[in-house]
Amino acid sequence: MANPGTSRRPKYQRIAADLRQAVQAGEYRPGDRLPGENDLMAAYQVARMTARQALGVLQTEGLAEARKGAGVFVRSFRPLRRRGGPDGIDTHAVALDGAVEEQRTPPPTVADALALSPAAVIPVRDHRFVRDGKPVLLSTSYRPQPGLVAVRFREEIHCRMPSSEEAQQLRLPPGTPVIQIRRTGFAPDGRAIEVNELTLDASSYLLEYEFDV
Amino acid sequence: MANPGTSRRPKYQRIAADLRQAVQAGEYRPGDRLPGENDLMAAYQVARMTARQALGVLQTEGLAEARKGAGVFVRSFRPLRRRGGPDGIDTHAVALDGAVEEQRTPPPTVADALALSPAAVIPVRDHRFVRDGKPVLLSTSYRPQPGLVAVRFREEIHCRMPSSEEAQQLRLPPGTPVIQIRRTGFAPDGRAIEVNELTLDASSYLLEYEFDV
DNA sequence: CAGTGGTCTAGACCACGAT
DNA sequence: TCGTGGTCTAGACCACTGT
Repeated sequence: MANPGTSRRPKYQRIAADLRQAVQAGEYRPGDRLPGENDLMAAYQVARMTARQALGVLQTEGLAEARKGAGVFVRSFRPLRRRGGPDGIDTHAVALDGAVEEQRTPPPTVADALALSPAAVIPVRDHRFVRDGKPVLLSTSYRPQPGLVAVRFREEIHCRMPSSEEAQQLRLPPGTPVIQIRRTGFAPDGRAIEVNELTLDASSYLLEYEFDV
Repeated sequence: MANPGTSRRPKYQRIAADLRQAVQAGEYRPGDRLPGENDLMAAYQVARMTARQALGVLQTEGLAEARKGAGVFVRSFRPLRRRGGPDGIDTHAVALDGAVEEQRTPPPTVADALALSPAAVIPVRDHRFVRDGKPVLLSTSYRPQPGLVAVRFREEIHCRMPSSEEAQQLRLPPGTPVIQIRRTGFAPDGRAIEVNELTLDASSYLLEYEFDV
């Protein structure tokens, strides 16, 4: 009896669709608790795993977040705006929570971009920024010659699901992607002189770029 | 017996970690088939649901992709580069697969940005671009007065998990985020005269922006 | 056709959070 | 303490893919 009743869709998808619609209709507001596994088992006459699966759908969509021992709650979206520009990281609304400077060997892709030998040791700075106590941005800066000043920047943006390590560092609930920005600074002669790798909690950020024709 | 043996971590996470490491070590290359549910059940002496859960982890991380009736396969990443600039969409390497132009009422946020009345009807163009037969970009353009030419653009980027509708349109496997770009064009007097909303398969794209100091 | 992943059941024990 | 979600078992039937 995999597909009883009048519907052809799996039960868990139908339950998930009901919940999703209720959220979008405003029946549940951000922070509200959704019906739990036991509620759904009773309401839809399904097994625990099926109810779990339905709630799992909303979580992997980023619409809900489970808190162990408490329930499943509607997530909220309050984005920080980051303006792409010469400044790099704008620190308003976020607080620097950790900073480390040490001599390290950069990863091969960075050493390559900076035209360093693969085993070169240079000063590296690690930063962590938080909002409301939650980390939202990790930054690693590579700048072998701090004296030089960049006059042009390129930012490359890639969006993906986090590694388990990143999910832990940024305390990301399931269904939250990360934005990875590689920011490269160039000297007037066109040489790359600094690289900054940023990892952002995608649910906390909205990026903004402007340009004239 | 939720946590037998010497490990404190759940079984499914341990299995997933083994597989993840094997992928990252190159034991399985992009496109290769991973051990299936039956293989994992036998190798680790676990129930089907536990093996499934382990394979599910790799899929929600975007590292693997299940093909029904065939197996679970390592995903590949071959990004298209999109340069932010006056051009909007660069069509090299992607093909226009569908285009519709019609008179519609834009969503409230767009009507607001363009200073239109909420019920205004304007020409709207929908485009779909594909690479190797797979859709990678959906575009909707709002341009109430085609005669005007924009001299400045702003792009706002947001990354999130797709709605089920978007996942279907872009044929996204689980664990694939989307990038949403709202591109606004401004006339010399500063008024917004066009809005273009793009939805990108994040696993297919790498965005690039440049600026001088 | 045999093998695969997809869905589902009906139980069980656990760790955690709120009360 | 009690209810919550988290993990796990041992079965089952299905739809799909490849040969």
